[in-house]
Amino acid sequence: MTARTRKPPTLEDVAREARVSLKTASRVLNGAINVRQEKADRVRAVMERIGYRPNELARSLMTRKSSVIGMIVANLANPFITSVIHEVQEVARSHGYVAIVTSSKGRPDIERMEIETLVRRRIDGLILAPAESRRDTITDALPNDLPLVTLDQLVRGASFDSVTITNRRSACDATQHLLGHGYRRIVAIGTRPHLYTSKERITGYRESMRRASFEPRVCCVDHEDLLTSEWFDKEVIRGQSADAVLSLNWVTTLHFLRGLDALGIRGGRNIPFIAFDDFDLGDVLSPRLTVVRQPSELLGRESAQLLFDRMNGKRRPKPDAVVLPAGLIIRESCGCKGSRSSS
Amino acid sequence: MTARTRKPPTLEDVAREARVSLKTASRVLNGAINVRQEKADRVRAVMERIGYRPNELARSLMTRKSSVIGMIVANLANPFITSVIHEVQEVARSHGYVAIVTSSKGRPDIERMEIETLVRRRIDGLILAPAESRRDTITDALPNDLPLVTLDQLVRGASFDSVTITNRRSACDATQHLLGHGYRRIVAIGTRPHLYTSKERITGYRESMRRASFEPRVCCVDHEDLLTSEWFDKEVIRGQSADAVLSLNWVTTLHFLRGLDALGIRGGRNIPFIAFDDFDLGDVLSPRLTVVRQPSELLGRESAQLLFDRMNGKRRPKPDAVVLPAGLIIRESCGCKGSRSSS
DNA sequence: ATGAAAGCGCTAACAT
DNA sequence: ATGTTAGCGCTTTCAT
Repeated sequence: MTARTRKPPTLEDVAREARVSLKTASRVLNGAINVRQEKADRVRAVMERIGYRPNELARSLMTRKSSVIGMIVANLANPFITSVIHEVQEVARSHGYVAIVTSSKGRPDIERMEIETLVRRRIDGLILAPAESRRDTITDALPNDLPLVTLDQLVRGASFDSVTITNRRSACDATQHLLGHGYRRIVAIGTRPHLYTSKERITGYRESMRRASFEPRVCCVDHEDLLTSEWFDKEVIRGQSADAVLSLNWVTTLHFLRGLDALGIRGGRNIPFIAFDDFDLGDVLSPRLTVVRQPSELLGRESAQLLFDRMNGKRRPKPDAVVLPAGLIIRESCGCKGSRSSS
Repeated sequence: MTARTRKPPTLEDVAREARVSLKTASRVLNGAINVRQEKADRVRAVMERIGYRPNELARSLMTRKSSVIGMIVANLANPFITSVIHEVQEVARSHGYVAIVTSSKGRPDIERMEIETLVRRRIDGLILAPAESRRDTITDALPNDLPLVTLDQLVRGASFDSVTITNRRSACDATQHLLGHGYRRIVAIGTRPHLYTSKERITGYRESMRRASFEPRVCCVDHEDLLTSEWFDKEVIRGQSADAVLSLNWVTTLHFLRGLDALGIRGGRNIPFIAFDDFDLGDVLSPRLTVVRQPSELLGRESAQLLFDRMNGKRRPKPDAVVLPAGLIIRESCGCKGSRSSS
């Protein structure tokens, strides 16, 4: 065993060294005003000298407030989510909180376990990007008084705050844009069609197609592993004779572009193409990706702010359902003429 | 205030309801064997019924073990780091731990504050991707007995474990590969040249150039904001008449490709090009990116494993310095003929 | 196998 | 302005 040299100093050690009572030391620690300057200085000097670090665990136990929020996401690899996390952490830090971020891998069973460990650690609030759109899988695992904000996926009939984007509307806009280019056999591709976001985006797509009197063509798989180049070739390209594609999420786009590439097809060039979610190099890809860009920073800030408001009782009892706009970033892959100089 | 309806049940509540002593309930909770089956079942039934959740905070206070590790990274947006985090969390979870991951933004002052908050929360170990390569900024803020593993940046003269990659060697290989294509005015570009990783990579690059009797050309800036297209044009392209480029890190590559694009130049096509760190679409980009790929999953697993070994006293007292190989993924941007079918 | 008492390091409530 | 006494929810002696 690594012998921890000695126990770290406690507030009692500080008090003894500074010849004040424990409570006075505590007051100094918490910046209380009613302490004589002289004693306060003495206490602070001792703290500095012996390297005192307050034990946040002990404090939390007493105050019933851990100063920790939890955040559960589906997939850490998605840069969209990374950006959300970053903003959440900024807000958390500004409130003196830290965030424990874990991943559910999109699986409700893992999500449940993650919730359990977070609850045991007595988090003060939770930001959850649900693995499913079902309410009971979440509420069952949660103390009913834990402030909760859901993100991305909307959980219907839920009694907690949510932050989502204009899924339907943005899918509508994207489809319309492709229709405007004259494409008619536009195929929507994606994963996990039963998810709220998928359903909404598909609905938006369908609306646009119907309005234009074209037949909607939706190709979805249950798991991303099924997004092989063979599948794209057979189901999308040939099966639907696609003349344009709308990709409903990040992971689909990733596999789609790789799959096409393996087939010797250039996404966006040979097949016009709009995707939900941007990529780090989406603006440099050839052709540049036209995407529906989720306002990830805003999503992070809004959801965290909502959570802290709720934790501080600053909101109406009624849950808030914030919907943020996701805008179409028109570049080239949709068929628009880009401004790329040479090639 | 949101009135938390009622205090969550404690082990004492469980014990009372199950008509056993507090200690017996505790034994059941911790899976001790010396409890009569009948009582154990009763206790478990009560726990289930009243929705008891052990308070990890209280347990931690007593056991002096928080079951939390900290992880501080420079930049959450870098997909390489995301992948490391994911693996660290997997290892942590397998040990019954959670990880609190925070970002230093590459700034030592923020790093220091983050260390402080983590120490106050009594983390049992820390995985740190240092913002700088200086030892004292780290050790000053840290209890000297806290198990620590550094990642990515090596801190010289340090007495803790580290996990790094073959920076010098990989830079050497990458440069050699470009030289093999016949380029001689190869320019190494990057940020923060004083960092360990930068220095090592630059050294590797210089070695290769010298060995081939070509003049090394290094263009670095102190902050990524200075990586403008004007800078690339003036300093790299024209200033050095570069006929090939070696990008020393992810953020540089990102700005480089965008900058070139703004100049109407295709990275990899017009300017042959190898980069440290891969991109999500690096294999689909035209031309496909030739990269030095850091074994991020392995880095995550190794560093976490090292940390837990250290925490459990399973290592020799001497600090370990693990060096993992980063391999060259040869695609097209270096000038190699790709296998892309059409274009 | 079981329980009573002490205590982890801090803050809350009530003194003074 | 300062100190005293409890006690947060658990685990750890040390009895029995």
